Amino acid sequence: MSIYDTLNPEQKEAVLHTEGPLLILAGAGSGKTRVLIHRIAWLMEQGINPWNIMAITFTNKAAGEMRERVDNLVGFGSESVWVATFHSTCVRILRRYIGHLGFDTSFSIYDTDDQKSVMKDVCKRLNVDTKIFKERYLLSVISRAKDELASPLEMELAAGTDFQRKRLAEVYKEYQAQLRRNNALDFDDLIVKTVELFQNCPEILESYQERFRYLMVDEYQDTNTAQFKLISLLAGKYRNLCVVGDDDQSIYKFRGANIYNILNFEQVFPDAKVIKLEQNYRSTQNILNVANEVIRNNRGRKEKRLWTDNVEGEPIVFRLFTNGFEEAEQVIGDIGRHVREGEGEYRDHAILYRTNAQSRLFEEKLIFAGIPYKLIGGVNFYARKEIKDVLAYLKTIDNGRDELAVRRIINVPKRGIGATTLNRVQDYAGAYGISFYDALLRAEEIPNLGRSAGKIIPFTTLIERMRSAVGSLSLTELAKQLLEETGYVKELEAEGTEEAQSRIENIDEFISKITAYEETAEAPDLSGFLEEVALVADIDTLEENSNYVVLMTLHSAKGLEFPYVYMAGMEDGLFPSYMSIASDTPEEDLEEERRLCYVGITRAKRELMLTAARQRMVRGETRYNMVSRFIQEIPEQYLAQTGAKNPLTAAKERPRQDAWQQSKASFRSKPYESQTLTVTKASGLEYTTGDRVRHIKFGDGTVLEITEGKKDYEVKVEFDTAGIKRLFASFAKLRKL
DNA sequence: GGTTGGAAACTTTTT
DNA sequence: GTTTCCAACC
Repeated sequence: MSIYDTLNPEQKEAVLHTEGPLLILAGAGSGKTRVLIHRIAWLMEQGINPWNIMAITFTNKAAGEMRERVDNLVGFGSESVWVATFHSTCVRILRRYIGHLGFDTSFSIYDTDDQKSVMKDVCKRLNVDTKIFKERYLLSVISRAKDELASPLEMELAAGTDFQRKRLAEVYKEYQAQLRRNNALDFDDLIVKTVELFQNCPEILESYQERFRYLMVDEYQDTNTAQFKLISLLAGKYRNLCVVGDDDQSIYKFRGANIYNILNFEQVFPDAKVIKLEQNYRSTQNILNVANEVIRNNRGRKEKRLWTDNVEGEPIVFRLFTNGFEEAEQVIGDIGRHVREGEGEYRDHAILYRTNAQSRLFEEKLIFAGIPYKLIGGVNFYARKEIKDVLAYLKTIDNGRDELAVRRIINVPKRGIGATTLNRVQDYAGAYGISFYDALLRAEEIPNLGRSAGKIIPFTTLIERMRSAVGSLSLTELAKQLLEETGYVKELEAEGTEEAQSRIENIDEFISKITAYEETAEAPDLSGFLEEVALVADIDTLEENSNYVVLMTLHSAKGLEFPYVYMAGMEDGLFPSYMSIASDTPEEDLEEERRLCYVGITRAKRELMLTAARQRMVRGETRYNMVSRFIQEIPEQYLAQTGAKNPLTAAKERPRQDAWQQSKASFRSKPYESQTLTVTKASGLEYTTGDRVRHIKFGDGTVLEITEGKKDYEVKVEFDTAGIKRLFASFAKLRKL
C-alpha cells in the first residue's frame, strides 16, 4: 500500500497532475495541505529534484507546518524543497540581487510604525495637512497602489487633472524617495521590488524560473495582483503552477487581495486543470450545514457544497447575553466546565472575535478563572517600545542609512541631545549629501553644534565599537553588551515600577529569542535576525503542543481548527462590522464579512457556540446592537438557543429588521421570515430524579438531583464508575435509558 | 532639553 | 475606556 492510497479520488487526481497549470478549489477542511505535501512527495518520486520544487504560503506558521509534514512524509531530500512565505522568499531574493535596483543589500524592513514615521516626515516636507489627509489614509492609498503594482509615475498619469489624486501621487513619490534614502523597504515593497527586479533583469528571472520548475501556492485566494504577477513570472517558463485556494475564504480584500486571481484563473490559464475538493474531514454535519447555509447568501462565488461523512454532532448553540461581561463570563465558564468534566483540554478551545478590542473582557475572566490562555494579535511583541528600541540599535549597527532607527535611539537612554541639535545635523547631512549617521560621525566639524558635539561622540563611538564587534561576538553577546554599555536595563531597574519590570522581562525574552535564532538558523547573522523579526506574524507564535485556550480574531484563525469554537460578538455593527454596513459598496463588503463568518464556523470540529450581547461597551459608551444578520441566516433546525432569561421575552425582543434590512430581504430568494429563531432552551428534560441515564464519557448513572439554574438545568448524577458529578444539562447531553 | 497634564483620536481585519 | 500627541511649563 502506498501513501497515496489514503487519498480520496479528487485528492489523488490533484496529487498526480504534475504538469501544467492546476487550480485546486479546496473547501474548508478538505485536506488541502495534505494534498500539497503528497504532491511534493509524488514529484520527488517521479525523479524531480527537490531543489526544483517551491511551495509558497502566507504565514511562517503555515510554512513551518508544511515543512515538517513534508519532512515526515518523504524524509531524505525534503530539506531542499523551498517552503517559505511570499515575504521571506522575496527577502531572500532581494538580499542577493537588490543591488541591481540601487539599494544596499543590508536594507531595513519597515513595519507599520516605521511607515507612519516616514509618512509624517513626508507630510511635513510636502506641507500636507494631516488633518485632511491622515497618515493612515495616505499609507493605505500607497499600499493599494503597490498591491496593484502601480508606480508613483503611473499614479500621477492616471490622476489626469484631478488635483487631489495628483497630490496623492506626489506623496507616494516622496514616500518612496524617503524609503530609498533610508535604504529601507516596506512590506509591500518586498513583493513589488522583487517583481521589478525580475522585469529589469531577465537573466535573474530566468535563473529562478530554472530553479523553481514546480510551484505551489497555498491560500491562493488571498494573493494580490503583485503576488500574482510574481508567481506568473516565476512560472512563466515551465508553467507548472499549482494553486490551492477557496474563494469562500477570501478575507483579505482590505489588504489588496484580488479575488479575481482565483475566479479568473481559468481565463488566464486556459489549459488549467480544475479540481474541486468538497469532502470535509474536519467538522460535524451540523457545523457544515450551518456554514453552507451562511455562505450560500453570497453571490459571485464558485458553486460548491461541502459534505462530510462525519457524524451529525451536536446542534450549534446560539446564546444571547445582556452584556459583554456576561458573555465573557459564560463562555469562560463553559470552557472551564468542559475541561473539568473531561470533555476536552484547554487547547481544544478557541474564542474567536471580529476585533482585537474584544479580547480584553475574555482575558480578564480567564485570569480570574485561572485558565491558561494565549492571546494572538493585538500589540505585536516586536512592536513594544523597549523591543523597538533595542531593535533600532541593532538596525543602526546593521544599516547606518536607516535614519529612522538612528533617530529613535540617539537620545535613548537620555544623552541630552535634542531637536535643535538634530536639525543642525540634518542640515549638515543635507548640505554634504551624506547620511544622517555619517553626519553624526563628523559631529565635531558641524558648525553651531557647540557642546552638543560632545554628547554625540560617545554615541557614535558606541555604535562603531559595536560594529567592529559584529564578527567576533555572537549575536546574543552583542545584544547583551549593547544593553550593558547603554545602561538601558539599568535605567529601567532604577525606575522600579511594575511597568519597567515588565519591560525588563520583555528584553530578557528578546535576548532568548536571539539565542534561539542563533541556534536554529543555518548561517545566523545580524541581518538575518532582523529580517526574521520583521517578518514574524503573531500567529506564528501559536504552539500546538502547549495547553492553553486560544484567543484571536477571525482573520487570524484562518487555516486553523479546534474541537470547540466560540464565536463571540455576533452583533450587527460589530460583526458584520459597522464599516462594511456603512461602506460605499455594502454588498461587496458584507460578502467579505460573510466569508469571514464562514471561515469562523468552519474552524470548529466538534462543537460551535455563537454568542452575542444586547449591550456592549464600545469606546467607553454603551451600544445596543441587533443580533448579527448572519445568525438570522442560519435555519432554526440547526440551532439550539439558550441563554435567555425568559424564553417569551427573548422571543419578543428578537431584533426587528430595520428598513434597510427589509428592503434587502425582499430581494432574497430566501426570506428572513422563514429563518426566525425560536427559543429551544433545554425546556423539558427527558429524564427526572431517579432515572437511569447515560453520559458519553462517564457511562451509566442515576440522576440524584435536578436544579434549575438561570441559564440551564444542573443535574447531579451518580455514575456507576465515575462517581458523583454535577453537570449542566445542555452540555452533558444525558440520555435516558 | 525634559517633564507634565490635558485634549484628541481611536478600532476592523495584517504579512 | 485607553492610548497617543502636543503645548505649556520647569
